[in-house]
Amino acid sequence: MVDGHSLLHRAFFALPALSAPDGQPTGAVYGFLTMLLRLLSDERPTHLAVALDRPEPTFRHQEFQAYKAQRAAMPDDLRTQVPLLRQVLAALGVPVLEQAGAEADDIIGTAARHAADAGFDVRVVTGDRDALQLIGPRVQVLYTRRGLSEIDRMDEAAVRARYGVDPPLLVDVKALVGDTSDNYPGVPTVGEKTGCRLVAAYGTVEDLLARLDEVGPPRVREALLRHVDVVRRNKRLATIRCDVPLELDVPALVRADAGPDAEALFERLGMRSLAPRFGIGLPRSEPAEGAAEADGSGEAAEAVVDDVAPPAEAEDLGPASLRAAVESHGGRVAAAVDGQGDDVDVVVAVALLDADGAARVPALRCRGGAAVAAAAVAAGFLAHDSKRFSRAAVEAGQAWRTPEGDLGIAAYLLDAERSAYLLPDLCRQFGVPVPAPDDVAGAALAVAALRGPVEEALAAHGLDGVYRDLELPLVGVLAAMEHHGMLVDRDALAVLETDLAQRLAASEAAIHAMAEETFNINSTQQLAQILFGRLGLKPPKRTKTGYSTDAEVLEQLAAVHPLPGQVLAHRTLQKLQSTYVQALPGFIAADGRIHTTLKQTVAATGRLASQDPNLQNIPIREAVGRPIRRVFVAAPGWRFVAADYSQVELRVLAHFSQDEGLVAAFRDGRDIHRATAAEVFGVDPRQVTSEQREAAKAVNFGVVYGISDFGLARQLGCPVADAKAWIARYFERYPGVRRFMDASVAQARATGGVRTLSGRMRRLPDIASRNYPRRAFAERMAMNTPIQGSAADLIKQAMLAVHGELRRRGLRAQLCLQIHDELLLEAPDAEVEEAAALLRGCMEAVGPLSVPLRVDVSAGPNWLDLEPVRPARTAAG
DNA sequence: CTATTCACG
DNA sequence: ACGTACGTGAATAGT
Repeated sequence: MVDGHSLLHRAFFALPALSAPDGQPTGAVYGFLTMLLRLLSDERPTHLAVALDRPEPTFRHQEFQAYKAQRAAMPDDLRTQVPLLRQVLAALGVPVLEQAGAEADDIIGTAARHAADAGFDVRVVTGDRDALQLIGPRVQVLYTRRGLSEIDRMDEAAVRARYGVDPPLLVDVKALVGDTSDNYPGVPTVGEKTGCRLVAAYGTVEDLLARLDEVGPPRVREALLRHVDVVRRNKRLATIRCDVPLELDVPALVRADAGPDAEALFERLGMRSLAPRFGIGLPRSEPAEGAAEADGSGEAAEAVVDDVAPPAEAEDLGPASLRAAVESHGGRVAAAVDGQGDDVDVVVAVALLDADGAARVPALRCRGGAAVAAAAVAAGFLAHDSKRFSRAAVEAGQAWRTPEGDLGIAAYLLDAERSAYLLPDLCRQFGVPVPAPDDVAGAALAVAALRGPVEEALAAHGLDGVYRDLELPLVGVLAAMEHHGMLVDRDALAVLETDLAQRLAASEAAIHAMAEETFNINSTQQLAQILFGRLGLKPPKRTKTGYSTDAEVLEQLAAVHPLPGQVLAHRTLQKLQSTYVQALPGFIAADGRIHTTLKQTVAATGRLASQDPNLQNIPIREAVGRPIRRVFVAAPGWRFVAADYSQVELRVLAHFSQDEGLVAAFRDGRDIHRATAAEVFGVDPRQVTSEQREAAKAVNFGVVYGISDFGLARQLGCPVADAKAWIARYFERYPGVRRFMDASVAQARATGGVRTLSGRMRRLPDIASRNYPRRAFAERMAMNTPIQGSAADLIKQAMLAVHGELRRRGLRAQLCLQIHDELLLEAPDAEVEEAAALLRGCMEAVGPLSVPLRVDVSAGPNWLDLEPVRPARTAAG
């Protein structure tokens, strides 16, 4: 039993504005259908129905005006998709239940009861929490969260665990608490916790009201007394009716054959890839065939995809045989690799591809590790994690080659916030047979089968450009950077370790002496006990689990006692020792170098991430940590060349906002923080004090983050009122910036997400949340992501240019690291000057942006001691 | 496994 | 009245 309107609504806000070729918005329908496919595959229902609301008013409208207003507030682009959904369901032969005067909720309640009484196991699928009241021995609710991406399976035990009451009593909880998303308030002072506690103790609200005099605390009792009518009304509104007069024949709720017009309809809607997954126009040779045959039930037209495909027949080959097979075939492969951790050398499988991308030759299982991977890359390849193959090819000395596709990257571009993009999940997402675990050959076939639907989805979302022109070419560059690595001076690390160990011992002794007790300084709990118990200091703030002892707290306490300041110093040393000095030696490879992993699908904004170890957070800001940079050294006869963008995010902001003042400041090459200070504090730029410049700098950062007066005040340690006034003044002086911020939030609301310069997209489903903190967070992301993400686009573009130009000129210089707005390169002494000019040229040339980009370049023998490299004078001056 | 803390841009 | 700057990775303690 699927709540059609609930899922359609969720899908609308989860998917950015997708539309058919003729412009008809289709995102909600598309999302609904992929959800339906997932349900058919995961649940394999014998019977199925989708319940829909009718436009006619229901008893809830007659009872409550606000309810009506809420229901009417449906965005136009969603409203037009309701008839479309009806049309698609009819074409697919999916039974629809609807009735004038009844909401989908009530129809589902009634139908679920009928079905359960008739002995069926019922699953109610909805994003509406009210449905939890329907749960019983034979009824479970599959509750969708985070748009449609997650499903909570709720049964009686789950409800009791979560709410502490039986499912039928949830209406009583809601009667007390109200529902702000459905626009009716509850009893003041009674929130979810109190509501659940009262119902658990007294039962229904009728029982509760009958024993009102026993209820405590008095505040709650009095509030209940004053709002008896509200409680009674809410219960009527929240109760799902299970007795709607409904002509219902549960055994008849089975999917009929798809109608003759189904194929044309999917074509018209630009959803061709979905048609075969519903068994429409399915040619006998499609990949889904294997699944249908394995099923053995003769239901080839069913939309059901096997969870586990049978292992493909695979033949073991070595690299030479693979090369021969690829050559005789015309030379393109889909490749999958399986191995433990980062060991590429275990099993590789490839499927040979036809010109149209179909896997025609069953997967070949190939042994020979890196050599096989390199052979696959040479052939032209498509993979789930293509960097593993690129890296093998680089290590084999092969030229840089861009993969034809990378499914992990594609899935990331489609939804950048997922925690992982595992192949089996992608198979389920796109309705492709899921290979069995350890079936590498099956994985290669799955990779081949996924290409079509994935590329179609990318194109539908306007992501094909960033995929093809930015992310895929970058794979080879990252592989080369990882392979090159950074040379580390072990002896220098050992010296640092000894030095830090001494200083740590001294600070530990001092702290224990001050506390007159030995304790684990690294334990926040034990430290809190010392500070707020033994020493009797006043705790300034709390964490979820106890008293906070973070740096802000310790700085405050340092004014009244010497111990907190010593703990701060201890923490600094401890951090440097454990995270860097002691950890780095374990990452040094046989070549004496550290090879970080650069992750392309982690940061939701499009930035790269560095892992194992993280080389993007090596200390630089504080003097104590800085010497750690000196252990990263250029090889003898080589030097590091570093280039970083000056104020790239504010330049991106100037470009997007077209704010006159901001654009002019950058075109004139002004000190941007000084210029902002002059504007905000109303003084001559030459009169700006260093304090004013620091405050303006914080304002500029704040603007990029999606500013709040509270956040700015906390950063500056100033009154919130001051921060508020400066922000107001900033937006007065830079009106274009405010217009851009408003437009970004509006775009998120209208389309469900925001985009960067390259077209990269970030979905922001919470932009429509009724929960203020969630919505506010989404609004700040809507402001920040286009800026941070576009800066990431620009430096990725620069990396392609730099790497390509180095290779084109036959230089030996090599990129080794990217730190968000900075590129680090290692170059032979003789190439340093050319490399410096090349870096500056490539990095300044990306765009186009309506303000100039400025790059500072420096060079030196290690990562700390870098001297500026002056820009070469050009003919133009 | 989660929470807290702190290193970076 | 609420809760509040954006994006990460890693170490440690404690469950």
